[in-house]
Amino acid sequence: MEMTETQVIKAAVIEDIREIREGLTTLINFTDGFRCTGSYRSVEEALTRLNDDVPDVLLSDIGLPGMSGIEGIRIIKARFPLMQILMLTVYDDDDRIFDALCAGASGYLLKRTPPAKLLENIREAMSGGAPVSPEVASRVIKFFREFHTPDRTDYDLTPHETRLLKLLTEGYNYATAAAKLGVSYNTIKFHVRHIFEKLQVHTKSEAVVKAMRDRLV
Amino acid sequence: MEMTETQVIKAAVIEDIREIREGLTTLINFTDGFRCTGSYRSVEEALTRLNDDVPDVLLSDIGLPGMSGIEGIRIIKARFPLMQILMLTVYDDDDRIFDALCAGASGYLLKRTPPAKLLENIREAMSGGAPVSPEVASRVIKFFREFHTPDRTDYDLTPHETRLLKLLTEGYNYATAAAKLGVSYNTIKFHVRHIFEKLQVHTKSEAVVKAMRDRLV
DNA sequence: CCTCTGACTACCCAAATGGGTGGTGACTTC
DNA sequence: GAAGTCACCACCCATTTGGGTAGTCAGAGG
Repeated sequence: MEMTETQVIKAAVIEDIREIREGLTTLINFTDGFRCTGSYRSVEEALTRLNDDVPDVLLSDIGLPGMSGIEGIRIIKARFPLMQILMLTVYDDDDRIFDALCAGASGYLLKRTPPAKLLENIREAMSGGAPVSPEVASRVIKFFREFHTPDRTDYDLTPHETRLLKLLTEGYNYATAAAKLGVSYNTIKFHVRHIFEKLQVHTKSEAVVKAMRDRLV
Repeated sequence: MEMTETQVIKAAVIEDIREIREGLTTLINFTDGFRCTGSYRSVEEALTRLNDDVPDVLLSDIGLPGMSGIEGIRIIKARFPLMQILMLTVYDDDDRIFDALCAGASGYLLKRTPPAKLLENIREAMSGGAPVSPEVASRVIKFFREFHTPDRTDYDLTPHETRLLKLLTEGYNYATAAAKLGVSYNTIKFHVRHIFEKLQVHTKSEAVVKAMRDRLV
């Protein structure tokens, strides 16, 4: 027994379906280098008993009786910031994936993940990775891409108009923008009118909203 | 030879370092179920010869002589939308990762990825996944998380104020917002003043910018 | 040469907004 | 029962804004 605690990855499970919960516990305990510190039926149960033997990695379902897994990890992550949390669930819709990641999950695996892969993913989480199932990775990246490249509808703004629009989004009014750009108040009004025409809006507020949404600034 | 073309994954490589390029080509050709349709030293070369035998998956370096891999995949993806493109590179900085994904890359692998893993990732890309190295996944998710949860500074807006603020970001003015919410113009002004106080701003434009930045709406 | 465009300035007037005051009623919490 | 919060409404007045018209000037390009 020279392999010490430092080498062994301690994992715990929150899952309400008995067969799955016991299957995971067995899988973890019967694999070299892993130890299951606990298996819980609900977030509430985990919260009271997690302190007995704090795991390195926590696998959690989302659809749980009582508090949902998403809410659960928010609380658990706040209490144990270093614990790596992996969602292990059947849900693969965007909202749940993003909510889970934002709540503090390090990874998001679908339940059909094969056992060997699952153990590999736990190791990956421990070494700072973010294990996600292929479908999930694909969704995250798709979302990210859409968010980051807004089809570049640039409305043909001239450089000056763009600069002015940027100032407007930063809270400048016409007078202060005029001072900032070193031109007269009337010039600002002139350019603003052009911006409105190009953006198809009629107020400063609409213009700044459009500028921010379409990432013109 | 009963295994037909439909089963074989056709891959191509863009990589300027000869050893790596030939290593990848050999790896792909000597693996069952894969065939290498071409290996190119630059994006320019790939563009002229890719049509000879169009691959399903393209592995590309980023640091290439002439056009960079990022610019390259933007062009290639536009010309061959169905082609899955994987970046295979030494760079792991955020900017390059995000630029590549936005330019149309399906995945982003670091060059230290072991051969077996690499082949698995090519298969994953073919089946609609988004293979990324663990470090890369971690960065994408971290970025995503920061972007999506802006520290929830909620300024204690009441439900009504939040509704009104949302309308303002949608281009409503006081009069139309009043009609929409079924209250009087003066009531809108009253609430708007409170919103301004809580958000510490003095104009509608500043309020909508703040609302959008802090994802209050 | 002439035209076009971008950038610039000015004046006028109407509409929208910002900020101050005053008040009502309902509902919760202490 | 008092204090607080939320929602509601009104009047006043100054400032900001939106939109129209009417110009100048410099540089690019046919």
